[in-house]
Amino acid sequence: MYADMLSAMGTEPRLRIMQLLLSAHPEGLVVGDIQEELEIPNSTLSHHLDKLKNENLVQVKRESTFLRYTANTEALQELMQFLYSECCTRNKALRPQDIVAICS
Amino acid sequence: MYADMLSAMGTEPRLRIMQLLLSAHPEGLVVGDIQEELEIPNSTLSHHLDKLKNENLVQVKRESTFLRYTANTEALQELMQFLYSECCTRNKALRPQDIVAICS
DNA sequence: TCCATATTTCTGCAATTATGGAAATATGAC
DNA sequence: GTCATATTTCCATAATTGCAGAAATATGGA
Repeated sequence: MYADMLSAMGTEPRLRIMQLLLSAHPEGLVVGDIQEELEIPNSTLSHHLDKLKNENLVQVKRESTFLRYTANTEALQELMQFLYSECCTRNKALRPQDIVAICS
Repeated sequence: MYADMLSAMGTEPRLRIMQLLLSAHPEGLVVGDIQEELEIPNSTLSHHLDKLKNENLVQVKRESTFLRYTANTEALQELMQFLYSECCTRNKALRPQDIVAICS
């Protein structure tokens, strides 16, 4: 459900986590790196990561002792497509060129 | 703040309100029409509209007894640009063409 | 003024969410 | 097995959010 995905990103700490993971894409980051960067207590961070994982916005992979989180670009793509569709295609409320300038 | 905008849309009733207002854009709808369409009790709907208004996602204008709400496309545009930038420009996590197909 | 309609505000309650310390678990090195 | 490190789970608490009935306010017409 898109509302749940939006809600999951609708908090400053979690939005920052997503931004950080996107900037580290596609390698992602292990929890400790995220913690050090964002200075969020470990249990709090773990809760946020869990929420993002539940909404499928991030993916996890264990690397021995570490857990490496990556942004789930497929889910983000779907969300963007949904928003784009609502704003620009289904109901021409916004012009595509006001959002992106591709056509490279 | 983008997190607050995402949060405001991160609820099923409010996301539906936004979709409805976008589909009625640019005329918008008066509260009674929204209520009839979405079947939300008036006080509950009023709270949702208030939240959307606080995050600048909708605009209101009085028409005698009625209040007409419209989607604030400028704010939506900014939000889409932000997400686009995070996903596609700043960090090339997603390819633009996976979200939009313009170049008409 | 009085009335009808539209919408919000007041109020309270229930449910959800955010937060973080402490304990538990997982993994690998020795 | 013991230890150190990484991360989560447990637990409690505070804060926010969602919801909706009832009362209040706004507007315009008779």
